Amino acid sequence: MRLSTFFLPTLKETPTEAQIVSHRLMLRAGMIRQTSAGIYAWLPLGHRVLKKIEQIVREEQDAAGAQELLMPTIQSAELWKESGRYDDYGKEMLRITDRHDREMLFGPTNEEMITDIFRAFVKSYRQLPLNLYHIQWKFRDEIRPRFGVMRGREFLMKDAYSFDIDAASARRSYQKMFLAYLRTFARMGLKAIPMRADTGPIGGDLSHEFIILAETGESGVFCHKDWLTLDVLQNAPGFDEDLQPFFDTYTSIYAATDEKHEPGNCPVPEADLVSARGIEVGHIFNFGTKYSKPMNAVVAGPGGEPVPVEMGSYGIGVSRLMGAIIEASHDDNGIIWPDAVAPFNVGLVNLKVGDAETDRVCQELYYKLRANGLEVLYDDRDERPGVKFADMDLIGLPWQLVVGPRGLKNGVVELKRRATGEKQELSVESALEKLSA
RNA sequence: CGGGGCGUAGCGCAGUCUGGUCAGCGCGCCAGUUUUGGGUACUGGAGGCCCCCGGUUCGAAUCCGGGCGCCCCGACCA
Repeated sequence: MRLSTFFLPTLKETPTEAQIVSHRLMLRAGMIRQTSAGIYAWLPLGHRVLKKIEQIVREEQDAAGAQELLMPTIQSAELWKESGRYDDYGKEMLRITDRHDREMLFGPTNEEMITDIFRAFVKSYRQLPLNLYHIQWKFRDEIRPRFGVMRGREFLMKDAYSFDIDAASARRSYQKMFLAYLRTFARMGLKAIPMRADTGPIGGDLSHEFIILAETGESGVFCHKDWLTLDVLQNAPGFDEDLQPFFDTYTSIYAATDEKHEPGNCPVPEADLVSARGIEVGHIFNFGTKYSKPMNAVVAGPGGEPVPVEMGSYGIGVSRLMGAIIEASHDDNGIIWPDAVAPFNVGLVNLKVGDAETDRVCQELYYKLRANGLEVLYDDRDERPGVKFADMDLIGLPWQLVVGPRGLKNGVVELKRRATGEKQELSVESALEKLSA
């Protein structure tokens, strides 16, 4: 993509409404545009990152054996009356009526709908276990949306739902998602700590929140200091192996949100306890038959008897993750994208547009890098070098490849790693080689 | 939902108390000159229902009434 034609409205100054760093940087980097409280349009740069995050989530869900489908955002109130949540959900649920005065709602989550789909088609324990997920926009009419996309009213969420014949099988489904979540966040360069959490209005008895430690987080959290240095995937098993030992290991190291933490009754000595703030990027629940019973999601068991299925639900805040990643990875100059979610791999900077040799080398690099499978943002604008460097740092692409007449005179271009600031001068060939490795 | 703040050009703001001389500044944008390896300098230019509605007044961005929107703190919440 050529920056001269790419829609990238970067800002020098920060809009006043943005208080936390991820929100400020997303606005300044031209990634989002607020349209009303807690509702955002995703501009091309932000959209690219959103798609990257979504794709990683999808790949790990698929790897764990979940199957993707897509449910509608507008739901009928009837299913919610059946489960009893139509009244429970309160004002956070956006309710609407259609032209025939039918009660509808913009879905805040999909337990009811997936249960309805399940019960329509699944009749035997032999069709279990089953895990279905989708990645879809949700709406929750938050009392107070804030922090940009971190607590939006409309947000993109991956929600998966598992169905099992009994509690033991449900536990295994839960453990698969537990592992998938650790893998997902690790791929994005994040350390997400699974913490015992309240199940909240959704109900159930087994629940973990996946928390990124960050000062701007909304939740107070407590964990053993070992978490700070732990590599969660060090001894990770495959999805088909016995997950119990792995699960036991990582749930035995203390970590809890403040709702679950009891200061007087904490197994961790005070010296080893870290008190921090965190951003919840995922939440997994096992809630047994909370929905299957009232909604009559029943299958035939091995003896032919009707068995209400054991269910779990598993959420990842896809749009929130973007904010969380920026909170975890930025500096004074801007965003530092982890490679896996960067909107482009390389920013190619032409320091002197119009200089024949510089243009030629840039052109060559632009084509060859892309031919090698890299996504390249080529800054071919007629701007001063300072502007280009500042914008490049702001949008945070992992690599900057800087080409100018001064270097070319000595046969070199400059390759800069955004994360470390480390720069090296290389020949065009070795720069290509290094980036394509 | 309690408390606080804000709404003037794309962004950041001044002006409001004390009504007229008030449509302003910086950045950005357009044209030109200049400069050329970390947001260059200069000249010229475009761009505004001063959030909306009503009132007071000879006269309202400014005063009064009523709305709407946005942000922050708290409580609440995946």
